[in-house]
Amino acid sequence: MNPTIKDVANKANVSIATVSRVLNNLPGYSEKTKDKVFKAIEEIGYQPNAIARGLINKRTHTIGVMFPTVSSLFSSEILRGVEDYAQDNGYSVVVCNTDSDGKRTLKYLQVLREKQVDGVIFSSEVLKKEYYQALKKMQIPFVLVSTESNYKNVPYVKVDDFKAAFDAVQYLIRIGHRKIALIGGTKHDKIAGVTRIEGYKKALETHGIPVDPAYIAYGDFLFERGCEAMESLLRKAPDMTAVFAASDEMAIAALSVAAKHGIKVPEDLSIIGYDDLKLAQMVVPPLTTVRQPLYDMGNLASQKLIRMIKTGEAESSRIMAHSIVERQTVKPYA
Amino acid sequence: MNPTIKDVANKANVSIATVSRVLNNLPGYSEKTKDKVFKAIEEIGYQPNAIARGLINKRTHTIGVMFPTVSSLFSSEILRGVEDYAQDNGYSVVVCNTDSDGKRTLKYLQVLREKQVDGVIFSSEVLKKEYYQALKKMQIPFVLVSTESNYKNVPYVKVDDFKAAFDAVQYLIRIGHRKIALIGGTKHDKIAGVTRIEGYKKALETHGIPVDPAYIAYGDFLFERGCEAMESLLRKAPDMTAVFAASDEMAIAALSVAAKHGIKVPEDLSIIGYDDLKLAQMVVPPLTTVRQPLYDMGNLASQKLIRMIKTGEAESSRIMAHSIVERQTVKPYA
DNA sequence: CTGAAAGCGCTTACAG
DNA sequence: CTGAAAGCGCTTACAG
Repeated sequence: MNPTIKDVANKANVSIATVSRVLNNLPGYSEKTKDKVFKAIEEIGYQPNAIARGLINKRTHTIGVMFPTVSSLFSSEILRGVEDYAQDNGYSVVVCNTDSDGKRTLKYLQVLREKQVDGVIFSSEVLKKEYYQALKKMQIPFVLVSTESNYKNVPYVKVDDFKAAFDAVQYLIRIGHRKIALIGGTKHDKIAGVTRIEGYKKALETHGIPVDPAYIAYGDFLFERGCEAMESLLRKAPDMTAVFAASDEMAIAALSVAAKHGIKVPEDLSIIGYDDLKLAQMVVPPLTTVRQPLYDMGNLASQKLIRMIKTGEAESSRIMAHSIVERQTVKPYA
Repeated sequence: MNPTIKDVANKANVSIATVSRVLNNLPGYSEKTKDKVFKAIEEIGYQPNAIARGLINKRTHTIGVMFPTVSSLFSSEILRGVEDYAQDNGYSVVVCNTDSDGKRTLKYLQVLREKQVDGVIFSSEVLKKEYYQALKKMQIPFVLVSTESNYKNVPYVKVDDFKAAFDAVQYLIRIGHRKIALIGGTKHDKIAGVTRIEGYKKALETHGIPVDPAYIAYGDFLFERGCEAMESLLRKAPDMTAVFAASDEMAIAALSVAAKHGIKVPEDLSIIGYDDLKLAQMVVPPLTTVRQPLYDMGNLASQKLIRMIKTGEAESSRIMAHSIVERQTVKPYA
């Protein structure tokens, strides 16, 4: 059995109340008492029991973080940001892999509630009404990262997806491309899917280029479907000179499919991605892409959440700056 | 305030003891009582408080998982395996990013202890004596994954690094390569570092090929240093026909550097990696590599840990099977 | 079948 | 400056 506060009280010949006071740095004891207590703690190797504390304080100092897939480079970068800030501020983080499954998400929310987490971060997915309601019932703060919602007082931290996609495509246009294809994300995804598609369309329109469905294919942000999308593009729009992929994984898929077909990037075809995963720098040629500051987004979300936990006050949302990282998969079209 | 067991007891007109019994599926109440209780629970939306339960049961149903870097593709694949099994068996997992830092690791161990986790999984690093002692003091089970130790009763789940490296190199030899270079991991790393280096050497020796230091360079398993190692190899051993990299990231670094120098893979140079990250299939050309079943390793570690928690009995270690996944970066040398 | 009571390891008024 | 006592939300003998 681990020693308890009682053991140190006995050892130090004081009451447990006094031990508790020195433990929590509250006022009300002499230097001498304090020393006695610390010595006793030292001697018996006492560690406070956070569970007992949590029961009384109604604070567990742990937060939950929900991802559709923790194992993606995308999620894990955010997770790292979340974890770093949390850890530095005395919070633990429990990870939840939802597999984008409603049942699993709800079940997780229940577990988090039972375990009395102090707050939750919800990442990369639409905050469905049931989720919102479950979260509301928990009566704890929550923040969204890499997604957003229309609910009041639910802060989110993300990039401006529309603008970022717009900028990527405009960048291609400005260096001479006009036959620009799109590998979009899921059409059902209101946040990362349609928004980026709209950004693409708007950029074309703004520059007087007609939107042609033949130049558009859809994936699900992941590699596999990205390959399929690229294959279909090659069939439907063989004369394209550039492609904007709504995720780095799909851009890399495009790169891979292009190579298979003997198409040289960027000589024959320019490719720009979206995310700036670590991956982007590793491929050949290094991928030009729209950068989202994933680590910082996670970090800030964590910061906002913890602030809300501590102050009980609402936090504002934050649109993070995106940027285009020029590497070697895009070249001007002459 | 969330409703408590007291509220449901009042609502149902029974004692809290009875409520507790039906909640925990213990014997000792009539069907009628059970119905009353469930109705009350339903009506007031009661959820048990796991913290209060934990205090009394000395079980929190949460485990801690420690990684040097949670955000690597490597760690996150293991994490996924751990999380999946844990979640399916009613356990939550708190992630700890140690940055390979002793202080941080020890601090985390203390936090985990205070939070009364039921067990911990320690991944991908040498289990230093201080760590072992801290873990021992916690008096909870722990298991190692992707690493090992000589301590008794500390089960580990990993691949046979020596054999896997040996097999990779022997594979190259069997298809005609003799000038085989190595990009090894950190020399200080007894587990993934020197073991794989030894496997490389042994394979050469076994086939009567002298080990030449000019064909060996070291990285730290990551991309950056992998690039540097490859550059130095290109200088020191320009006539090499194949390279074995002790991690996929370093293999991909080699791929990247080779491309920069106009060296064709696999025509001019064969490259084989180690890990089989998702990444390996995405690069061009797709990477031939030694597969470690990362997800399964995490899953099994989780399983063993939870079994130890439940039964209190020791578990055995497990060497997982590795395999060579042939893709397109290796070709026979004629 | 059911309830009163003790207790898990703490914190926090309250009293002195 | 210090301690006795109540209480956080549960579970579990014990008694009936």
